[in-house]
Amino acid sequence: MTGKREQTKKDNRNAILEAAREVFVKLGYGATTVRDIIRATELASGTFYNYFKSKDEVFQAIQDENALRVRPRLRAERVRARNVEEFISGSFHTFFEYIATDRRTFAVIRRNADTMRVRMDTPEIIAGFDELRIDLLTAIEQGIFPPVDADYLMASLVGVAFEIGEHMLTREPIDTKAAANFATALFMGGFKALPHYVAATEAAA
Amino acid sequence: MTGKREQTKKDNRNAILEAAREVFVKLGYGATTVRDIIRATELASGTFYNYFKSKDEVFQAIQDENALRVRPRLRAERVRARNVEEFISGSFHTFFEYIATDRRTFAVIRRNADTMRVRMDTPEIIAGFDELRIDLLTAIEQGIFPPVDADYLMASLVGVAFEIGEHMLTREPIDTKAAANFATALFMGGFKALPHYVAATEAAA
Amino acid sequence: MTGKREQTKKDNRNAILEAAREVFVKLGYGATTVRDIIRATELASGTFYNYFKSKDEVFQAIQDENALRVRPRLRAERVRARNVEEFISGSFHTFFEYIATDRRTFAVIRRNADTMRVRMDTPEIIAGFDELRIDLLTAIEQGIFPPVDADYLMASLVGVAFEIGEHMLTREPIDTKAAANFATALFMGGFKALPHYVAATEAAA
Amino acid sequence: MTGKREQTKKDNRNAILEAAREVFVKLGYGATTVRDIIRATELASGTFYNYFKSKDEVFQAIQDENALRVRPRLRAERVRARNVEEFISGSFHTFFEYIATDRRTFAVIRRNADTMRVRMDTPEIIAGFDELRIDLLTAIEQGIFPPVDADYLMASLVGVAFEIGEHMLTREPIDTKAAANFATALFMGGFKALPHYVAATEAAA
DNA sequence: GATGAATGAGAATTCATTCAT
DNA sequence: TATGAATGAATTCTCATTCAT
Repeated sequence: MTGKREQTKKDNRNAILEAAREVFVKLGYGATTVRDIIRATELASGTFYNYFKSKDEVFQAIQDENALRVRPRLRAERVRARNVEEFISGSFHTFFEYIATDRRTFAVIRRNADTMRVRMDTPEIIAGFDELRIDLLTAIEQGIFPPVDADYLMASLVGVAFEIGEHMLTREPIDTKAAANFATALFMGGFKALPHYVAATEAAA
Repeated sequence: MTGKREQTKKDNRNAILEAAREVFVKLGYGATTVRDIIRATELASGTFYNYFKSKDEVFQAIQDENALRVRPRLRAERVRARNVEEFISGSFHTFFEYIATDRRTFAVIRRNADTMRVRMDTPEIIAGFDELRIDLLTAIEQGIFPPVDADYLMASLVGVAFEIGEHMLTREPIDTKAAANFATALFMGGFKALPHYVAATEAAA
Repeated sequence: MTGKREQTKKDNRNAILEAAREVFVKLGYGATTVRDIIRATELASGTFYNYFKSKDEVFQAIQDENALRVRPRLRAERVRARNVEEFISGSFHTFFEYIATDRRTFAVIRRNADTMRVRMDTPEIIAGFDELRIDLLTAIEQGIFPPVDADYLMASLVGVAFEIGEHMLTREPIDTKAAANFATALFMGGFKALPHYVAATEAAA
Repeated sequence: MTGKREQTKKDNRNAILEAAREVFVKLGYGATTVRDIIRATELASGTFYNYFKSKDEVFQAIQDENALRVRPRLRAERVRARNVEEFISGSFHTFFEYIATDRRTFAVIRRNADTMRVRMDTPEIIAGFDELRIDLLTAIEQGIFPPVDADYLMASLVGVAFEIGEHMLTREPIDTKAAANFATALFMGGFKALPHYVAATEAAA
């Protein structure tokens, strides 16, 4: 049973987060100032500091929220997969589905990918793909996947997901299935041709 | 016969550009200030403004230099290609070869990809990939390439090149050929599986 | 019931205005910097910008205040006038009376007459004399004044008022009546001798 | 016999002075910077300092030149005067004649009257009017002039000369005689009405 | 003597943050 | 808890002046 005060607090916090998202997209993390965020809000400057200590903290909060939204879905999709195709296809479908419904979040991620890469502390979305990497390695170990270079494959998946995702959003109407099918087909076809790989460290052993 | 003055000017300009590259990588375009660039230099603050009007102008200069370095090579490689495989393979080899020799430039591009995307005025590197896109469309028209979605293919190529490129640079020793082979194989295998595509506008007609 | 905060704001604003007046007199508008104004204050540099955007805006504010102080008095005096002598005499008495009580304001105007002339946007004091000009033309039309060149007469009145005003303030004790009597006598005597005038455009017609 | 070098030196000096006049009119003394003057020139920045130590020094030089142009004429005119009317009329005619032929100089003086007033070191033009003041006192002593307040009369003459002068230059065609006649008539008529005056110090004695 | 780049002090302005109300 | 003005450090940029060429 949340009182009025609790509600106001939530509202204010959300107002700040939303304003921050807006500004981070427009200016990028590096260039935005706390003032910019406050200005995009109806709150007083002092109020900001009742909720966050710095723009950094807001950014973290946004990332955490994002992660909470995307990662579980991707994870669930992969766990459900019975074979390579379901694994790949499911991941792409979920990812494109998600960014189509939450374009703002994707925009934040895209615009600030560099910042997220730099601060390794909370690379939540990336971490989501790290889960993918672990699942990939597991799949390779289990013989479900051919023994390809998992890092390069991961990188390829991420790169393709983000770049196609961006293009997909510029089209009208947005066709997440077509995008997922394209990406899935590329990888399903490509797998067979990939050079089999033995990690350097293992090779040295 | 360049006098001492000319030489000093060139040196200073280069010192600023190099310092800027360094700082743009460390802090990102948005967050770096002109002061940061100056501080990374042995020059006086006022000197900066003898060479550039703003950090923006330095950034443009860097991009222009970058473009001059990468694009012609990629273009030459594509022109030389006799078939799809040479086209793809040559592009990846050249690209990975380049970023291995000029890691600093690649780092600047990576770190500030968002900024470059935002400012469409001098998207030289991106423009390089646009050339690729045109070549792709031409190839599709000529029947060399299957009629796939050129934009999505382009996006995939770019995404894969950058993401694999980044991983490649973290390995020791750097093996550009392995990276290029991986990427090439992925796409050569993938092509065959890609859904054939008719652009929306054409389909409507 | 104004709270403490409101009072502080008023005080700060006044402190800045007063400091600006002081500096504008000492250095002139062109040469004074915002820093100069701040330094003449006990406030922090940033505080200035809570009240004014630039020295220009302070200058405008000062001019507006000045206008509010002088113009209504002069206007009232002229409206009250029953004949030429009262018109002239009343204006001079009021003007000299005023600058004797508000020497700071007069000093600002004197010192920055050129600036005020340049920026025609808020030439409030000058505008006050423009009212005089209109009243003069009206008086000429009505036959109260002889048909002399109203612009030159206006110019003469202004010139005499300011120049005598300045001298008057250097004397001890300040005798506003003597100054007004001198100026009034000069013009009352002079009128009769002035060449009658028909404006060029009318003459051409 | 001036050599080529001497000529260049003169040319440069004049170029700087002319540029300075231009800038002083546009920006006012206070606001103009040495850079502004140099920019209005085709010379290099360092060259400026071969001729003047500061903008102040240029300003002085301009004032000196101005004085050399106006003062002697005014003085000559007054010396020639046989009575009050010739005295007044001659001064105005000469003054208006002069500013009509050398509008640039008058513009400099007008625009920077405040600066000239402030720096009492070289108040050349004003000094010209001081000569007038001395002549006035002499004339009063000799009984040629009625014993009016010489300072106020001086002030009035100066104020009228400058204000009417400014208006005169805005008219087309410029009619210096009409202006001089107006001003002369005003004063000739006014004299008779002026209160006779005994200077405070003398009165106290 | 002319040149124009280098210099660093100084000016305009914005910023993050605090704190009295 | 919300407010928003005050603060002074930090930033951008310009200036006067010097000095090697």
